[in-house]
Amino acid sequence: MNIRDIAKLSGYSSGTVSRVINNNDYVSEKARKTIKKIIKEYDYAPNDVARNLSNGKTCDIGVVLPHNKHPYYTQLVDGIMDEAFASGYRIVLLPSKFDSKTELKYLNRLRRKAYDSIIFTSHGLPLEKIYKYKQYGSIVCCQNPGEYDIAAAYTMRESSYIDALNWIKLHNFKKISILLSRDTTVSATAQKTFSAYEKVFNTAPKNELLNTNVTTFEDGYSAAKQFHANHQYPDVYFTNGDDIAAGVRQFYLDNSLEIPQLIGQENQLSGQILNIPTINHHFQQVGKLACRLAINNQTKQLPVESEFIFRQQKAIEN
Amino acid sequence: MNIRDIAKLSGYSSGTVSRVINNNDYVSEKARKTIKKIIKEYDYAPNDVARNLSNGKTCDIGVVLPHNKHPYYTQLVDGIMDEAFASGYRIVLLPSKFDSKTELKYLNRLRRKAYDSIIFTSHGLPLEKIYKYKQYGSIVCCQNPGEYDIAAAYTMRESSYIDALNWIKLHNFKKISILLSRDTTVSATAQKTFSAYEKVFNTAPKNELLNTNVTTFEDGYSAAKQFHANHQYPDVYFTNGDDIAAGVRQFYLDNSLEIPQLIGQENQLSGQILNIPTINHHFQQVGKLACRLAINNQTKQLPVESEFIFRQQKAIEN
DNA sequence: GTAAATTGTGGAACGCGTTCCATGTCAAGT
DNA sequence: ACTTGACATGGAACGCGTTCCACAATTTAC
Repeated sequence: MNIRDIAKLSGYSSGTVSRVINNNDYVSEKARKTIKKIIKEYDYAPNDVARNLSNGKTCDIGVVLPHNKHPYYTQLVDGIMDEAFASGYRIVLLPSKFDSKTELKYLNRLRRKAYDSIIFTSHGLPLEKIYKYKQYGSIVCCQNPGEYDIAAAYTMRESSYIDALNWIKLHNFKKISILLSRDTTVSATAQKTFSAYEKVFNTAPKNELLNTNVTTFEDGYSAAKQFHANHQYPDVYFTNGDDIAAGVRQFYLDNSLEIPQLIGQENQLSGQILNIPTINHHFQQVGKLACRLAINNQTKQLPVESEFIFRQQKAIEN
Repeated sequence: MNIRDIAKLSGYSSGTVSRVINNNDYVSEKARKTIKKIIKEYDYAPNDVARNLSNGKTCDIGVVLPHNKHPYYTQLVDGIMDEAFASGYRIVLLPSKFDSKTELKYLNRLRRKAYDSIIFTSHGLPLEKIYKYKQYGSIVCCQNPGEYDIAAAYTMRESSYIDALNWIKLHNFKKISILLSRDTTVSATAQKTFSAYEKVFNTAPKNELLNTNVTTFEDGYSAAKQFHANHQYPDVYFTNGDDIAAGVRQFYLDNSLEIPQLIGQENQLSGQILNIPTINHHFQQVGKLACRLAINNQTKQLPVESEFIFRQQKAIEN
């Protein structure tokens, strides 16, 4: 059952049926009624794919994300979803698992008009390569694209990092451990952490107090454990998430050691419960802005400021 | 630039070009080479929408979910995403915000062939209504569809609830508070909680120790506060999530009151940190199964057993 | 050597909705 | 009475890839 069948059955042409379906002008009341009756009678529903083909757009936005387990992605997706819903767009989840080949596959799907636009919540592919696909549709990144003329909404982490590190400096902590989720060679966030550190302390972070690939509670726990095994005793941990900081804390608790100062990120529940100072990144807001850029096909860059939230860690812990 | 342009430019027909693109049989090496060269030269990429139209399927699965903020949904989506990715399907997020009209809109999109199938992670619409749309595509629910012949993957909560409540009974707790996320009139989970309660205690839960619409840390906090304001003093809280239990705990901490026994759900980080007994629902596994049902268009029902995980709450808390 | 099978290719038809252009009708305007 | 413009509708063309059928050219088989 297609639009031409309805046309025949109602005695009108497909054009008129289309006009009725889309509530266009210039259709007589009589035609409208007759056609609507037939549509109902034969339980006809227009094919969305054909419609998309004809209209040359899908109202679908592809969202590339490595996984959905981390609050960065979850919140981002939630923000994107909200905005897309409000504008009548739909979002298609494109899991990348941090694989560049997969990301390229998705860019090619944009090229093949499967999506109107694509949002990278994170990307392994170099921006140079991504940039080449701009001609095929609107592309938005959630990281600072630097010199590249690519649309982006992203968190401005540095000033909040500087705030946090200044706080550390002010309180005279000396052995500063930094737990990163990814290496500085691949992660802009890690780079920002380093540059902030250098701005505040005029020196690079100490290698022996550094750890990468730390992303979960468990990772935080093992990182702390490892430091102690290596006879390194940080007095403050600058971590990539409250959950991680909570993991670090757990190690000290389990070993009846005094809990060092912790700094988390992302204002997660764990940090709220344990009163860990944190850095709030407003990811949901970033998602919203990214989605808006995607929909309007604007090549703007919209930084969103993060903020250091101080909390007094409790002196006595369970 | 479309397939016919490539056909003309290469001196072959569109059929042959199509065969080259899809790596079909019966194409001479010469034709393959020539056509591939032209495709490359003109940077041609076949249109996915046209392809979908022609093939009569999109390889898209719509996933209806109220929001992406709760671990139930996040984990479910993650499981679905994994499975879809492995099978070459894509998932389209369909935010419902618990609104039946919106859900209906999505069912109609299934009817209009926008998706091959649709998964309801939760539904406000009565199953009767959903059932009617089965003819238009594969539909999968993540809740027990009871008598309806609808595909479903869902958690079997009752036996774990009975385990937890039996534990409560065994340890002689008397004032049992139940914090639910939604009302029994709409929520199957709430109903399961009630029926488990009745099976264990041979009586209904006490109304004055009951609270609904409790879904977050903050909600747990206020629920506990409210009980105390009403001079109700539960000695155990059976809650809908570890985060909620953590919120309850916080109220007692803040007021220097002895922390009652807590029982959480969903094995969240907060519960792990605070050693709150919990119920693990294996949502990711449910998501996987649901997605598989959707892809294979099977009308099976796959229950997944939950399990009560006991943990010794620490006596002294910070 | 001829029938049968294999390989290669063209092209129309199909999937299906939208839109533009042509044509026609009728009432308002002058 | 005649033009103009609003209203109404048909129908072809378009968006674009896939597939089936027909036909031709080779091979293989006996």
